[in-house]
Amino acid sequence: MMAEERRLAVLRAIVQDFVRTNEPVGSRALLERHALGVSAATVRNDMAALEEEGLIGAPHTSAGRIPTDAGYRLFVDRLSEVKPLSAPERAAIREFLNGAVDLDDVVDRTVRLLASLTHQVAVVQYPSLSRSVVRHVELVHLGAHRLMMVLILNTGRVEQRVLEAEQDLGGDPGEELLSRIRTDVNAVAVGHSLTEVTASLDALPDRYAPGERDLVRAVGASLEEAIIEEREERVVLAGTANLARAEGGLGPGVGPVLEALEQHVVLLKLLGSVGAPPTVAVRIGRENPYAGLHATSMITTGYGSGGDLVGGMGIVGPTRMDYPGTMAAVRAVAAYVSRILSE
Amino acid sequence: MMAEERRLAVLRAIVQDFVRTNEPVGSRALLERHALGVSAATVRNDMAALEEEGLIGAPHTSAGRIPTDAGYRLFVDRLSEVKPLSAPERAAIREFLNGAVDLDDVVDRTVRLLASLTHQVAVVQYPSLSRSVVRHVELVHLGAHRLMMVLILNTGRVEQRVLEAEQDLGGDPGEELLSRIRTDVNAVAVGHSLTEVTASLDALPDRYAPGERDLVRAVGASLEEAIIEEREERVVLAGTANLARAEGGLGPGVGPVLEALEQHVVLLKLLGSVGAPPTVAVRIGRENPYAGLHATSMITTGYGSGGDLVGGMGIVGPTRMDYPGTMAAVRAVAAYVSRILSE
DNA sequence: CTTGGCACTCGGACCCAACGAGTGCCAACC
DNA sequence: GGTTGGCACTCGTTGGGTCCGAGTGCCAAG
Repeated sequence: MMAEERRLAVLRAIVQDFVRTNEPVGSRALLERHALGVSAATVRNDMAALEEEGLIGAPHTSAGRIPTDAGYRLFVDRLSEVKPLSAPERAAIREFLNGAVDLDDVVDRTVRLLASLTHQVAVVQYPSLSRSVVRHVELVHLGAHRLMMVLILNTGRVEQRVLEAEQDLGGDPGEELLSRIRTDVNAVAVGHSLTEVTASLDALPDRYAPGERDLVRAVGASLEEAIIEEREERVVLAGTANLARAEGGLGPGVGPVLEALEQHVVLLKLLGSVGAPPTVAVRIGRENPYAGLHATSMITTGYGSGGDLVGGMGIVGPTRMDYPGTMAAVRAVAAYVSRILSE
Repeated sequence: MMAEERRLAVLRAIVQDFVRTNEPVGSRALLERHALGVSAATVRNDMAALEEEGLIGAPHTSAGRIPTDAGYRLFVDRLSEVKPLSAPERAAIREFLNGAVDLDDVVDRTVRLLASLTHQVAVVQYPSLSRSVVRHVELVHLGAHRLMMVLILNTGRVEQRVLEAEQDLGGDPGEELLSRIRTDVNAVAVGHSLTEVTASLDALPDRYAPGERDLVRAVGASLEEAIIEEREERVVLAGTANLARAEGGLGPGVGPVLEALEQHVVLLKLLGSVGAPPTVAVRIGRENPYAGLHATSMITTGYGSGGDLVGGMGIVGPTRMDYPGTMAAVRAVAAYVSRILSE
């Protein structure tokens, strides 16, 4: 075995042992659990070299070594092969997710499933508006001068807005006007993403009588409002109690992590740039752009409906985690959710 | 001053000091901060009596005393007067909540506000379906054999269900049928709570032609489904990071508490029996029916729209908390939210 | 019933020594 | 050059021992 090669085998062994035991691993302990065919002294030399390269470190002089962020990074990139989930596991995932009755339920089940499969904090983004496609726009006459716009998307998500109108919408003339607007707006919007719709909506009022234009504009405006309201991008969490278990592994304690997890805007940003499964993104420790998460790693991926990505999901856990297993779980769950949403 | 009276004054002083300092309070330290007009020895006698009654305890022999659950209970019931919030505080609450644009935003702002006012974990229940009143039912024709029922409630909440139909709903005959069902269902349901609606719906299919009854029944069934689906009762949390601060105060650590907070069913149950503000309910330590929350106290109240209660809100924190201040904050927030929802 | 006094308890801080896991280095070996 | 056994060294952990002080409980006197 080449020396270089063995050094990496040592790193792999250190990562695996440390993840299992949560204790710094020394040269002797390592040899007991991994048959490397060399002596402890050789392993020590390799360790010194790995430390030189910044891949492992020692909490103090006479302790074993633990991987650094860079060490985990190398492990993830080159030393681990994904272990596919077992058939029963896959079956359990499918069965659990198939039980969902609506979109809320899908999201809810997904996040709980992820948390319990990985024993980490799970994060799932609601299907994002701006990437969704309009299925139907409904106008509901609520009172003399009020109407509600209901926006139905291909993900099953529903958004509503209440509008005030100048004119009285009661009676046949009102119904007739609403009906015309409804028809026109749907003609323009259905089948298009919300971002595409914006332009087409601007031309719409011209087709109406001057007295009616304000109402048409209001409907269009509220539709556009639904687009830019990124506030509506919601995330759901589960498994925060798993952080308590990991306590020791998180340097400054759970406080900063819990704080970061409450910043949904932050999470959305981190989930914003994801690829479709089987691609999963891994952010390790300080690679993470947010200080509160510097002691944690994130594993994220996207999910979609049809060919389009509509949201992200992933997990947050201590840097000391089972990367291959967790990556496989995240990937599998995202794949099944995508399949369900495509139906 | 009567002896009995003074004993309670001592208890009050112990609670206040312990809440402030998080350290067991001894007879000397207590006299330094509270002018009781008696000597340390007398205070010691009182403390012995209070301990006899189970109102305070000592972590170990030569330490000061800390209140027991029963001690806090007595404090809350008889020894504390609510301190109303300051005018600026009230103004800040109002201003912050008035900025909300829709129901989701109201709930979101409420829970964050509660968390930051009290420095505890805030819990807000979404306006509950079964207590809400139907404002409108809309049937939307989605495809040849599919339609969507949209249910709009007086709280602004919207529920939707997708239905499959036997007959082809396209074209004029389909539209006409949908229109008749829509009219009838609204006539029966609007203005009534969902629980009241159930009975009236059962009689509805008889008015229709045999071939149409299945569809009417399906619409009715999906409405009723929305009623019994208590799964849909959602709660929102904020401020879980505050638990990390309280760390020491929570005996077994934050783990069990985080776990309990993830059991939304549990939280819903605890929020289920609340009174309208200014009534606030306080559950202290082991008074709490769920073991995971035995080291915490909950302060809860209800909020409503018009005269009706539609949901609960409150906070969860360590038993060692500022009860008067927190109760005042919960009360004030619930009152403002109720006012906003009534508009 | 209150008060000052006093003996007593007990946890926390501090120090010290022994232990042992683990390292780094070196000289010898293949 | 890479590998190995040996060995001195480092340093955190553990356990014992002492000291200190906060705080108590009790008692006899006011």
